Amino acid sequence: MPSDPPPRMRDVARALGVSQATVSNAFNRPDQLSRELRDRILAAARDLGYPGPDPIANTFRRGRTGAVGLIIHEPLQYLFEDPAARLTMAGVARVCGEHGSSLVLVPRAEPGLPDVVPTALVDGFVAFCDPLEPERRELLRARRLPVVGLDAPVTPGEPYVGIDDRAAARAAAAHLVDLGHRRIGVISFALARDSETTVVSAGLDAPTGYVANRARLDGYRDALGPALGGGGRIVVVAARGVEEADGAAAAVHLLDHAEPPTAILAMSDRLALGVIAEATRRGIDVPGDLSVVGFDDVPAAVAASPALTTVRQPHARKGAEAVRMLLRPAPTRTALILPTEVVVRASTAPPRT
Amino acid sequence: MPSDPPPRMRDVARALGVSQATVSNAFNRPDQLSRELRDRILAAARDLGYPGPDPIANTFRRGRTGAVGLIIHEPLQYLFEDPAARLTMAGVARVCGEHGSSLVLVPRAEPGLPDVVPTALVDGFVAFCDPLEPERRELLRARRLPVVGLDAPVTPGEPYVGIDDRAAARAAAAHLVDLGHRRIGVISFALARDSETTVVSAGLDAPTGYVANRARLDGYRDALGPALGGGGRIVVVAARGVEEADGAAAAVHLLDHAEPPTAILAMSDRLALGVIAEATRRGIDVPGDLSVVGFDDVPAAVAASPALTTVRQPHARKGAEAVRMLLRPAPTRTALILPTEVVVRASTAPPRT
DNA sequence: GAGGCTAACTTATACGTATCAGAGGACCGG
DNA sequence: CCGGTCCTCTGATACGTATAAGTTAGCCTC
Repeated sequence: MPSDPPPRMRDVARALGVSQATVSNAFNRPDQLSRELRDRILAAARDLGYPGPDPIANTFRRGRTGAVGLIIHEPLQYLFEDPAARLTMAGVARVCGEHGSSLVLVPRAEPGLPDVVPTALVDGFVAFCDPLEPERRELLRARRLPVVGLDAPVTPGEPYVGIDDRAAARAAAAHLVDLGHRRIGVISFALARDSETTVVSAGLDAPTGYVANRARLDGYRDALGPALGGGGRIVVVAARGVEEADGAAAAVHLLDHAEPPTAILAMSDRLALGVIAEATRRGIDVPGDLSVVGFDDVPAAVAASPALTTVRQPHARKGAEAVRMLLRPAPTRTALILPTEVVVRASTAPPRT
Repeated sequence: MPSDPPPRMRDVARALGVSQATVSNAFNRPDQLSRELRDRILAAARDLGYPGPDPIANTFRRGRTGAVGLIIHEPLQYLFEDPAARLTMAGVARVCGEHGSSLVLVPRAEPGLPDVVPTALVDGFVAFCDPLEPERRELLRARRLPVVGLDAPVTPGEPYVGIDDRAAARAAAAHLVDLGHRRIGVISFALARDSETTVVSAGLDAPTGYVANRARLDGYRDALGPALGGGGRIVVVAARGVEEADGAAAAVHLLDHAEPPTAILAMSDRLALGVIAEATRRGIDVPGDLSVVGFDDVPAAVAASPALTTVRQPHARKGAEAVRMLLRPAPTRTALILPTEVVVRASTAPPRT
């Protein structure tokens, strides 16, 4: 037996002989009718099985959804799998919850399926992509909704929450320089989409479309360039992906060299942990024979052996502030840059002489 | 300068001297008009900066949102923080992504804020709660939307995806019995909301509103009851929360006893890891002096030292199947029970004689 | 050349609600 | 007794779209 359609507001109104407007007021503006009638209406609504004002029609009429959208570049599950993303999302989710806003995770455009960005039912977006693909950026702009970038602005000059990637990377590199390292390997994220693990011939000057990537390479150069002016050597390898295995694969390119680096700077803890794994596999002592520096200060960094020296950034706060910025009545137009800090642990030491 | 409102479909229609319906068809039903006119309309739309059919109005007209809702009992960020929840959510997210559905995380009702369940813009819900609070269940029912439970049905008899908690718990307990343990401690989840860590006087028969909790206690009893018929002792402690610290706190109640248990069954790996931490703190050797069994087989279980013996359940698949069930054209009315498996690692051994 | 068919549009309507502008009565002060 | 004010409630309208039903012209067939 197919259940008959749920009653509408007008049905409730008719049942009581009042106007639909009054029923609406009973639900939304108690001050617009007598308490007595209001109680009668709500009771009748309950008796009739009226589900309350239809959410879609309500949203349509009001023009507001009460939801925050989140756009990513990776498959949706990445948000629950990647340790750094998780921390950030926890911050995002917390503030959404506190505001009573739904959090709408918008899947990336799967081949064959239409992109959801043009149709997502949200009042604004947090864009957790670096950078947003141009087509999506266009779709996003068309929505004319407020957008706050996470880690990078959607378009230069637009509001975002992030860190000073360049300064953070500079500090990480400076730590190695201070320890006395002169042959240094850098493992960066992929410089372009769908690229394989590869030694980057252009080194730290390699062009890339990724904002944070670019800034971190600059930061490494800031510290390494002057220090290595005379001798030393820097080799940059772009990893294929973001996982530990990708870091290990990248490390292979560095460690197979006749004169391998005495230290490796990785752009994430996951990559760095992969490096440590690869080194361990080869019987290379960390930090005795090889120093390793990560980026993010993910929970696994402390737990690793040796505990990972890394750059701490306030992931959860980053996510939280992005949502706050988005939800602010008068949307901010400026960037919010959060502090970072080099956390020295057990994976770095002076090079063996 | 405030940007003027975006053009509407009718504006595009007027600009070209065609009807609004034709513009709609240009976007949705290409076969309803000549290719030539269609191209002209789409070009004009682009030129005018028309964002495309308004998502809210579109949803209103069509009556479908294209989104899957997810309801939880805990604060929203729990989904990104708890290891088991994360695994499950990854499965949920993956299937949503594959279907091109948005995933709407619905916050719990914060005091002072209205519950979002009555107004969430979704086509159906996955209820990741055990059990759903009665008020919310009522709100949910009022929506008349399809619902699939995760771990437990929203209402007995309704569709859900889960495991055979009783059999799984029975197997875990049987493992300890087989090893020869007769003094066994059980650390269960809280038996009621907002309760403190407490020794449960009713033991394995303690009443609780949580479905999985009940089933697992039953499972433990299935295996422990007969085996301990003669002697032995079972003490049940209900933990305060779900975190490692809560497991450690519960362990205190068990280990402070004059004749402490030789083995502990915890209802989650997190609780179990807390037990191991507490044991280590006291210099109690695991598994020499104390065997510990968890539940979930979370990533940290293998990584722990000693590696944790636990009950593996297919978290990601659970989440994936729940969404599949929800999205199926003809919603299933039956439960889907996924297999579990006791994974014996290094945290269990025969009791010291 | 009439009848019928199709392609290509248009007209009209409905989706369910919130809210603005009033209507009508009660009540009050003068 | 009259004008005004407040309190309740009603009528009408608009939100932006998708789509069923209708119209017109062109073409084909016999």
